[in-house]
Parts: sequence; C-alpha cells; structure tokens
Amino acid sequence: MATTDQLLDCSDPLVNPGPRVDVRVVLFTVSAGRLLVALQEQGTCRALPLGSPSPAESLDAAGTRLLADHVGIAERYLEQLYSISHCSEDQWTVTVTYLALAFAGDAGPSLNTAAWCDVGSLPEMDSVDRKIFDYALLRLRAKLGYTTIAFHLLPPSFSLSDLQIIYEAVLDREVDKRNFRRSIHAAGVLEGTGLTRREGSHRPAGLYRFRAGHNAETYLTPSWASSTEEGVRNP
Amino acid sequence: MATTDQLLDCSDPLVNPGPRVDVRVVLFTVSAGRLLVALQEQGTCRALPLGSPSPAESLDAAGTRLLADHVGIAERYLEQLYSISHCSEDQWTVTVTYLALAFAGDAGPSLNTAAWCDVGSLPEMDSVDRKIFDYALLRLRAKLGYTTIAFHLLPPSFSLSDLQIIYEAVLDREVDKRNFRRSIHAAGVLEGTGLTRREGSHRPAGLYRFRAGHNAETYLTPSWASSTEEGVRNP
DNA sequence: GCAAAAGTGTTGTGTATACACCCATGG
DNA sequence: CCATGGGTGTATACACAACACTTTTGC
Repeated sequence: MATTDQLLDCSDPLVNPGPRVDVRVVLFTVSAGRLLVALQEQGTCRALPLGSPSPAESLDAAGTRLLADHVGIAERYLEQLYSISHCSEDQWTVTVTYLALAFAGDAGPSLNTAAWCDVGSLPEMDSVDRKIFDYALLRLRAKLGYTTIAFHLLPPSFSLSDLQIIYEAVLDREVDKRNFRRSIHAAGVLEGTGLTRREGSHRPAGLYRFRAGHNAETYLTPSWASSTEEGVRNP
Repeated sequence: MATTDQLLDCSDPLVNPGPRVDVRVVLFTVSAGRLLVALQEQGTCRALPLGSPSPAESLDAAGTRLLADHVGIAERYLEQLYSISHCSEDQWTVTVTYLALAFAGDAGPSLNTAAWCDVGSLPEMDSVDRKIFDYALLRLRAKLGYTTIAFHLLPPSFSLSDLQIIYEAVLDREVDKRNFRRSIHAAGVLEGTGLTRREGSHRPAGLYRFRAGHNAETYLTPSWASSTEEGVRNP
C-alpha cells in the first residue's frame, strides 16, 4: 500500500520491528500568579521534556528521573496521563505522558535544559506535544475541583490567599474568597501553624500547612500504586 | 550489578535494546445479574486478552482490533486505563491497558479464544494481569457514579429495571429504585420508545433508548480524542 | 487616617437520601 | 384473587453560590 522506496515507512515491520518508547512530562508551576509550563528548546519549536525508560525502573520512576536529570526539579507530584502511538520522522513511537507539579519561588525555580513558558502565551510546539499539553491542562483544571493537588504548587507553609492565587492561576478565573476558604476548611486537610506572615501595610496572614495523614490526597482517580490496597472514597 | 550469565537479564540493554509493547483489555459484561470478565486460558493460569499494536494504528484501534479478532466481540465501549513497565520471563514489556464493555444476551455472548469468568469467583491469574483487573474494576465502579457508561452493557432498547440490574451487578450492592429512576430521568439521556415488554405475570415494563446526541457520554475524564475540542462539563 | 489585604456569616437554591404504597398483568 | 415485578412522591439533610462589611497593619 505504501511505497517503501523513496522514504522510510515507519509502518513497515521490516524497517521497525517494535516501537520506540518514550516518556514525556508536562510540568506545571505557578509563579507570581501565572501558570507556567516547562518546555525545552528544539530547533524552531519547543518540546516537552522527554526521556527513555529503562527496563529496571517503573514508568513512574522514569518520569521522576526525567525531571531530576533534565529539568533539575524535585517534583512534588507526578501522575500518568495517557499513552499514544505516533510516527514522527519515520520513527514509530509509543509515548507515555505524565502530569507533574512543582513549587516555584517568587523568581521561579531554575531549570537545566528547559525554560518556563506562560501558559497564556505559548510558543509554537510540535503538534503531538501540543495535544499532550492541552490534555494535561484539561486534567489539571478538572482535578483541582475534587482533589488536593493544588498544594503541590506551594511551599510547606502558606497563607490561604497564596492557595487561592494558585486556584485562580490554574483555572484562569476569579474565585469567591469566602466560599473558597469555607470549602478549604471543610475539607479538613489544613492545620494552622501558629505563625503569621507580615509583608505589607495590612493585616498579617495566618500560615497553614498540610495535616499529616492527609498527604494521601483524596483522589477520585486513585493512583495505580494505591489501587490494589484501598478503594475509592466518596467524601 | 546483575549476573548476566546464568539467565537472561531483561535489564541488560545489550539483551533488550527496547521494550516489547503489548495491549491488554479488561472486557466486562453483565449476564443474568452477574458481572463477568473475559479471560483466556494460559497454562495453569488465566490471562487477559492481549495483542501487539502495529505502527499504522492508534493504541485505541489496537484494542478494538484485539477484541474483534481474539474475542469475537464488537465492543461498545473502550477506554484506556494505564500503562506499566514490567519484566516477565526475561522480557521487558510495556503494557497499555484498556477497559472495555460489551452487551451480553441472557446466555452471554460467545467468545473465540476467551471465556467469561464471574468476577465474584475469579480463577488464578498472572499477578500483573490481576493488578490490571483490580484497577479496571475500581475504575468501572467509580465511573458508574458520574458517567453513562452503564448503557454500553445493555441492548439498544431496555427497561429501567434492566439498567438498575447493571448498576447493582457492577457495584455489588442494592440501589434504591425510586432514587435510581429519578436520577436517571434527571440526567435526561433516555427517551421512551412507545413500546413495552411483557414477560411474566406482572405489569409490563416500559422500554427506553438513548437520546440521540447524548451518545456523547458526559465523562468527567474526557477521552483523549475529545480533549482538544471540548472542555469539561460540570453538570 | 488611609490604603491594602485578611478575615468572617447568612440566605437561597439545588441535589442526594431515606422511605412505603398502588398498578397492571398472568396464572 | 394472588403473586410478581413496574411504577410513583415527599420530607430532610447537605453542598454550593451569591453577596458586603469589619479587622489589622504600615506608612
């Protein structure tokens, strides 16, 4: 059906006996109220950080290693999203995609081989990577509503306003302060440190941390690792 | 670190330059009020139906083809679950797993190379396949609560009691008839065929079908294919 | 005293749950 | 007339959205 002479045909089993497998990570952070994603330079386009898994490690471990090596980030959260099969440059590839979250200081964390890009004004990207990114953002926004992953975008101690800024940056819309604080308190995952933070000519903000034992996030979509031990909770 | 002499070491890149990729499907059906899963004979254990993807097709297409070829089922629903990396028999393998649903008649649909097993009394299974199965069942049960996938376990025309039996079989618990019917009607995805079905010494059951235009299920976890077109709905 | 962010309550509206009886039919 | 499954309504509790003002501080 396809002509194998003029260019390599990645659907020809003689040319490609098995697919290449790679792992790509969509790493988000929030800095100064803006949602950012880590992208690597790749010619004219930008691309998602990617790597190859090795036989001795799980795919999750490959994602973690990828972030540590290429991005220089100790990620706070890593979740597998989806796997796709595609042909790029006559190379049959199966790509396993991940969503990752990291805390960024005010200046943003430094990256090794990647750079932070504002999600509101993305550069040109490879079309496959662009679809992966769109899906990752869709999942991240949906999960904010029924999980506690937002905390992974914050330092260990934070104010409720800090947390609200995370929600507003990811969702790209304002949220009501009173309803927001009520729902956070009702979730029961925070405990006050006795401390406050004074940083301007206004009332100091109370600081909070996670409650120990609630670091196990209440995900409706449980992780693979936890699926055999505990069931789904209906909170 | 590992001794490569006495047995093949699947973590040695010289032995295995890249992983094998396979696709495994957890196919459920409900027959006579029992939740069943399709398993293949494999020596002493049973195993999930599996196949290899080809470069020209998507992974989803590979799953569909796998069901059509090996199982003889035209599945009604197929959803990717998770991908894992594992070593079995010194073969490094990346497995992409799928959840599938099919309608079974009263006798259950016939299978080519697989057999239906009652989920309540499963035979011995390969440990990797067992974990995949556990995860699939966990996801299926969770998704019943906020999606319409249950309809894929029914023929085109069905009674509300038929539908309730599906829910009870999958969830393995009774549900309240009035609340169930109210929530189904409120979802607005059904329309009555004018028909009824008489099949015993009792009042005949009204028959329903999907409303056209609502075959696009309201998934909180949107499929990969739809992620770039439409956002997440909050019903 | 004023600017600036922190913090706090009430009300309505919709949604989920618990619960018991009459209806139509076949035998 | 009776056994069987089909079909219906109401009261209550809880979750969520809309909405405005007082408090504490730095300058």
